Amino acid sequence: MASITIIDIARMCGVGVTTVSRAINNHPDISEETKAMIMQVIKENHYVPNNSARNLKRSASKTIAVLIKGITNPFFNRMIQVFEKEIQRKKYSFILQRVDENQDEIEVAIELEKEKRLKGIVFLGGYFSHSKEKLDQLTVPFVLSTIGMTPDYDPQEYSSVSVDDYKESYKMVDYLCNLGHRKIAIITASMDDVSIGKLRYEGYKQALADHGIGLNEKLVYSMKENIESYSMENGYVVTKELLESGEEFSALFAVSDSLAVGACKAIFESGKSVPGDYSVAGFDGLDIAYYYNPSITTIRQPVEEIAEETIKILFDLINKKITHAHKTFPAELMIRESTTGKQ
Amino acid sequence: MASITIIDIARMCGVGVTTVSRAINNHPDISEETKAMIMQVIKENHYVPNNSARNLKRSASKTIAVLIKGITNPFFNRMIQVFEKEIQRKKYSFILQRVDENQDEIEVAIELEKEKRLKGIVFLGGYFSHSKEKLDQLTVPFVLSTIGMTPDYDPQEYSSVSVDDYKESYKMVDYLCNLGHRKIAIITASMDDVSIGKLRYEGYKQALADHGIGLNEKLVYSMKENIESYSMENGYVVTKELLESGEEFSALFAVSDSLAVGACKAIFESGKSVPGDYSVAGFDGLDIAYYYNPSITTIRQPVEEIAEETIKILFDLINKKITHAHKTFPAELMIRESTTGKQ
DNA sequence: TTGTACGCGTTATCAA
DNA sequence: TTGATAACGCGTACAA
Repeated sequence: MASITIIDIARMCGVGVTTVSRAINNHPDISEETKAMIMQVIKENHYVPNNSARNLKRSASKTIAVLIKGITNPFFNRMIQVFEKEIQRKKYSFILQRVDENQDEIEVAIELEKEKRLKGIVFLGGYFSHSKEKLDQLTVPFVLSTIGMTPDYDPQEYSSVSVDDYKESYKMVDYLCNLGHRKIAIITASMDDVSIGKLRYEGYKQALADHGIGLNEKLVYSMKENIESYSMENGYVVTKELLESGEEFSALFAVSDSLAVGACKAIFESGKSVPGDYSVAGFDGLDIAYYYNPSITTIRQPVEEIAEETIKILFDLINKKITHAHKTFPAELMIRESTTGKQ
Repeated sequence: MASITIIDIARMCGVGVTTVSRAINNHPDISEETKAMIMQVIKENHYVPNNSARNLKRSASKTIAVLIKGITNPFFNRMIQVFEKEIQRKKYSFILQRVDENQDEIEVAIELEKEKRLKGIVFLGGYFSHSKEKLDQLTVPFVLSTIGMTPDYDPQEYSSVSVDDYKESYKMVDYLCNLGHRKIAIITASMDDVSIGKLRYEGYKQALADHGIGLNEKLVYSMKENIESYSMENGYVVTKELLESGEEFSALFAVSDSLAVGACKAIFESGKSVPGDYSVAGFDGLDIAYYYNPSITTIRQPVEEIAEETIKILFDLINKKITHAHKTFPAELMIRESTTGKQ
């Protein structure tokens, strides 16, 4: 079922393909009447240009791709909206590309860059541990947004926007300590994780240390690997285990709000209450942390600002105003109902 | 910065482009050694084939696209996972394409079909009200998954998988009535909505009627148009309004779980309780309905089955085993803590 | 088993 | 303002 092409349209209109191309792409060098006539014929015959051919021929296109690892993460929802809005405001088009958990985002990016003649790339989620050699294959500017980075990276090699996960995590645990809690459990990423999970765990450790509290490894739990990471279910299952361990604790810090929700559920099911028996704290500032009952104390990341700054830096990069940039935003401790003082 | 092409590789290897192409695409007609040698050179030089050129040349590719309207909807998360798994199992590749709220999914589909030489399409979310003429421009099989359809459509023209939103909604309201509730408020889609929101509203009306309860329009609320639809915030804002109206009611049926969560929050903030003062029911069967406190009575859609059947039908279509099919799954009333009998 | 040459549908160059 | 034609990078008859 041979599809209709630009040549067919040209024939039908009795003009050359160039003219048709001009009509399609709003080129200036074409008279209004021929253009109108051509557009009419195109509409009548439902002609749709083939994007592969366009991309192949085009030397450059005004498009930005956002590569996102873990698209199910509600934390990204708002960010995506902002990205789209900002990118459209710059008259660029916007491609959202999902990257599978066990897929290499750089490879996807390289492929996409060639295929779509990208102008820039935003990486969202996951963590970054690619060789410099690989990174160098990316010939367009890119920005890492809310992504954990291995510290041995040369900051000159990339740009990033995020909160200081270490510091903010410290802030939360410090707050819990100041409330009088000394037995504070944590649900964090797996121990070999090198991303934000790790950073948040480090903040936890440091805060404890600064309050003269020794690390009790029996209160340190990692998410289950076989359950979706950072999910409510994961928080639920892990907290059940924690409760059943019999190890005493008065507060629980989950490194994401979803985990915290699952944790609360597990506590309720054991017949205990939040914050009466256990204080529970989350991280991220998702809507659900506010709407949950009790509302959950959390660290609210300034999602809009992060997203806006990401795009700003990306365009500065594109316009060669800068060669790289790193921006960290302060996050806000939202004290809500799920945490209370310990007598 | 001219990118490296297949010709460069051919030159470097001292072979023809055909041979390189064969190496890349695992063609049989090539000796193991030359293939290994070529792959080596490719790796060393970081050669990545240009997808646009490939798609342009290829007459057909084994790929399925899933077009999703409202990617932020957590209800789709699980479905996407199943889609991906099933599609990979068939040795097809999988493209997830987001469609903007005010974008025409059919146009996106037509473009994508040409660009990627698709074998089939799944439409997810939104509602369908396109002219037959437009639908006919789609030359590959497609399936509508959990999508509301204007009833005046010829069922011979398309395929679909979903639950019976009317019946399931009826089931919920019937249950509430049997609990003794007679003043049942509803939060539904806007009145000019023609999708599932409408169907669920119709089920509500019918159930009331069958219980001899007249429709009180002061208890019928639509989501706010200027807030993300089906969101917690929307449920919260609308319920606040409902509570402030002073109109008496004992149960509230929100047509999505997220709305129900927001509704609960509004009720708590007014100093009332769930289900003590008001019973609250949702729809969809999201995780959060289970994890919320109180856990929320809902209609659980069999997400996995729906997704699996969608793919099954799509492949039957592709293999010309059938010309169209419609499947509706029964959903399950999950009775939980948020609803209770009315004295 | 390997290589040459053409065509996929479009846009850019250049001449008319 | 228009049109012929050469790329864009790849896959594949067909020939060797």
